[in-house]
Amino acid sequence: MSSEKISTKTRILDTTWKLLEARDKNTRMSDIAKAVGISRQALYLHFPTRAALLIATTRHVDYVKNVDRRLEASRAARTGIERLDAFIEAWGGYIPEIHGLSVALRGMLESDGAVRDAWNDRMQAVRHGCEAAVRAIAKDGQLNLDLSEHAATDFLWTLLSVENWERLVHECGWTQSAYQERMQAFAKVALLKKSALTT
Amino acid sequence: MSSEKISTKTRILDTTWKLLEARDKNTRMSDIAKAVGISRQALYLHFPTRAALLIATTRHVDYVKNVDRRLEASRAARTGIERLDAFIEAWGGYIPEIHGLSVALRGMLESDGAVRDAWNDRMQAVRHGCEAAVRAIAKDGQLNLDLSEHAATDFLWTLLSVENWERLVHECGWTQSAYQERMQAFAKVALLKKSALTT
DNA sequence: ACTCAAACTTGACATGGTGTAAAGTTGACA
DNA sequence: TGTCAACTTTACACCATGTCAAGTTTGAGT
Repeated sequence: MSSEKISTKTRILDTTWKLLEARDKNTRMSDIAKAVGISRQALYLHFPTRAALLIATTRHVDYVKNVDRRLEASRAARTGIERLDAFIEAWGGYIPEIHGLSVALRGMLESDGAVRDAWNDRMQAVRHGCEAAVRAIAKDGQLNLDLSEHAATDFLWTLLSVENWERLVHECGWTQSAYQERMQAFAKVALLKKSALTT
Repeated sequence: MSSEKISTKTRILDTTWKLLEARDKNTRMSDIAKAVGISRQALYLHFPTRAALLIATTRHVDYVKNVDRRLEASRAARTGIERLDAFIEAWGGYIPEIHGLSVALRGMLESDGAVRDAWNDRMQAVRHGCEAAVRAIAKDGQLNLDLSEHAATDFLWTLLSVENWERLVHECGWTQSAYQERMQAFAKVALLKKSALTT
């Protein structure tokens, strides 16, 4: 039953993902079709628009890579600080997987409402993770007194954006582990009250 | 002599800028032509491509708003910390002026090498400002010991990206002054060594 | 073996935005 | 009066997305 051949739909999603990650080429519908080995029109039989295909690819990657579980993993943390570290590690480690996809989607944010909704939806999931970490820190009484929980969430969320990862890792040449370590350090120094920083 | 009518070229640049800042509408070549009050083709008599027009608009805005002088103003600062504050104020205050333009250009970064070059060039100017601030801090012996000057510049530059401003101010609803104050605070806490933070 | 439907192919075409090409209009000024 | 620059009008090529319609393959059910 589950040994049946991989469905065309799945092959399309995998291929789209792969093409987007290998970012040197434009990824037009015809490119994707060629790479999958079907006609351009067959693509439209499965996905009505390019936007729909990209959104479906996002969901596909989320499913395959199990983002939600990764992000939820930080729940296990006992302290706010641990939770923050765990969240940055989980999300920061996920960014490289979706980077190509993210670039493709960002190129359509202006023009396409569906893409915008899909992307915002995913980013809200990240924001919730940030919010949970901030709340945990606040509950420990360790939040920087100059910041409301809301402002702290805003900042953490911004700090951890895909765009910032892109700039630091791709443009500035930081290694992935340098990115993670430094982001953990920056986040702590920005969000925690001074007395909590001696840890 | 200088009382002669504003040249069509200038009117095009001003109009393009205005249209891009008023971001609700698409800004096609025909939209710009209509707004200027000339034919679409006349636009091509002045600027060979849309990319060239956008790049010229960037330069035009830089000229009108005198970015370079603004960014250089921080040179007057006596201490590294003062310089950092002045730079964040200058650049942070400039971002709102070029935001619409920035969005339009970013939409073409992938596809158009000339746009990419123009944008990178402008961003390098910002990076130099960051670098100068970091160096001044280092000279005062106040740079965070965990960071090289290079890494500190990378981080400051990333922190002050247009994208981060956009997220915090537009998406999260921070006021411009909240943005500036908090960015100054975050930058200090991230870049300065602990002993320098009691200021 | 036959049939039917789903999955897919081929080829043609509409749309929308960019950019090119060519011929005509207007007005200043020499 | 002639000419030059700035502009207009009209028409068209290009390219990617998306639509349409008519055919072919395949394989599952009977």
